[in-house]
Formats: sequence, C-alpha cells, structure tokens
Amino acid sequence: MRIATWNVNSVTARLPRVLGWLATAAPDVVCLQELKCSDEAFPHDEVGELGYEAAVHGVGRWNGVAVLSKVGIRDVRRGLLDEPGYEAEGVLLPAPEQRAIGVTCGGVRVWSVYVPNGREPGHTHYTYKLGWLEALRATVVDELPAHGQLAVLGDFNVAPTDDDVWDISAFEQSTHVTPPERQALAELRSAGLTDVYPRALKHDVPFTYWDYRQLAFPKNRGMRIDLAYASATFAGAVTDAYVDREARKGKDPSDHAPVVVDLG
DNA sequence: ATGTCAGCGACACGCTGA
Repeated sequence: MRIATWNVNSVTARLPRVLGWLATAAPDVVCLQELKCSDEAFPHDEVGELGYEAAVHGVGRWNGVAVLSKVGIRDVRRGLLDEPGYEAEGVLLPAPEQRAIGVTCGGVRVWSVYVPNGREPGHTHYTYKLGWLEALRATVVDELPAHGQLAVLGDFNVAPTDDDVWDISAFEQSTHVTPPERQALAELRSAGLTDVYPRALKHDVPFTYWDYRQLAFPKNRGMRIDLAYASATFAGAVTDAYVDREARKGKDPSDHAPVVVDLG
C-alpha cells in the first residue's frame, strides 16, 4: 500500500497539479493539508473519477485537512482529543480550527495534520502550537492501543534537527527549530511513533518545503517539515519512502512537495 | 532567466497568513 502526504496550499488553486500527481504517483491513501476550502467546496467528483473517496475537515480561507483513499474510509474523527483553539490577545476563537482528521483506510489508521505555524517564539500562536502538539500526543496515546498500524502524516511545521534545514544560522529567533517545538516532537515519538525518514532523490537531505520567495527552491534552501510519524508495526512494514521533489517544479506548484511511503 | 502566493472583500488592490 502506498500512503502519501502533501500540503497543497489551496486544493482549488492546485487542482490540476493535484489530479495530475494522483494519476501518476497513484497512492492508495493521501493526506492533504492547507485545503483552504470547505467540505462542500472540496472537489469530491474530480478525485472520485480517479477512484478516491475523501474525508474532509475544512471551512474555507485557511487550514483544512483531508484524507483521500482508494481502499475505503471508516471511523472518521475530525479534530483532536481536547484540541485547543487559538487565543489571540485574550480572545479565544469559538471553536478549534480545521487541522486534524483521523481515518481508517484498509486497516491502517491515518491522521492528516496541519500543525499551527507559531509565527514567532513567544507569540500567542507559538503557545497555541505547543498546546496543539500536546493534544496530538494525547490523541495518539488514546488511539494506539486499538490500532496496530497507525501513522500521523502532515505538515508539522517543525524541523526535527538542525540538519533538517538548509542553514541553521538563518533560523535564529525563528519558529520551527526551537527546543520546545523539538521537545514536543520528541514526546510524540515517546508515545510510540517513529520518524519515517525519506530517501533524498537529489542533494543529501530530503527537504519537503521551499519558500516561494528568493529562489529558495533552485537554491535548495529547504526544510524537512512534512513528516510521517508511524507506529512500530507501521514503521516495520515500510519498504520505501521518498520526497517527490518533481512536484515542486514547474508551473503553479505548492511550496511543499509530497512525501510518499510504501508499505509491504 | 527567474527574486512569492492564495483568499478575501468588493470590483482594485491592500490586507492577512504562510
């Protein structure tokens, strides 16, 4: 079974690229992030023509996650256990955002997640990010006993080590690399998950994200922030994993490339 | 050679978030 994750930066703006990639890469299950569309506006018919059912958690404009599957969809769970909302300047948004969806596909439990960006260390959004990662950990702890093969895939907005960014000296005072963010990932792994490290098809580090600005992609100024965190049973079944950096090239790409994981 | 993009409100482009 082939399982992939891709932050598409608007499924509406990216639809031709997404459909083309689904047709060629032919994953059985795909986790998408940053849909920027509602469940009703999601292109269910278009992905359906390629054989996918879709479970969607989105509301429009920002965020939004989905799981597409050719091998069935069961037990859909929208949002995390006790998921925090974003509190800006003392004002708590009325409900959690659309950043996590859990689905069982062909016997594999899959979560598609879009971790909050954090904006800058010390910002209320940064505190929210750390709290959100803790709710993700609690959700994994809640689900792991009932599921052998389980994986959390998505845009984690954290680079696990200094080697996962193009130049650590460019990230002073930045989110994505701070010790508390990395500690939150370490606690997630301690709950029983393994970082499935993809092959680099070019260069020496399998980056998954390159900023649109300043020629970051041609200069390979990237980051590895799209991750697959897998249970022991899932990780033990992995036969291959790679970043499809071809999907970052050409006209109207997302700023993220898909991560593809093959299970034997 | 290239030096950001998407959605929104409102109908032109500035604002927000990434």
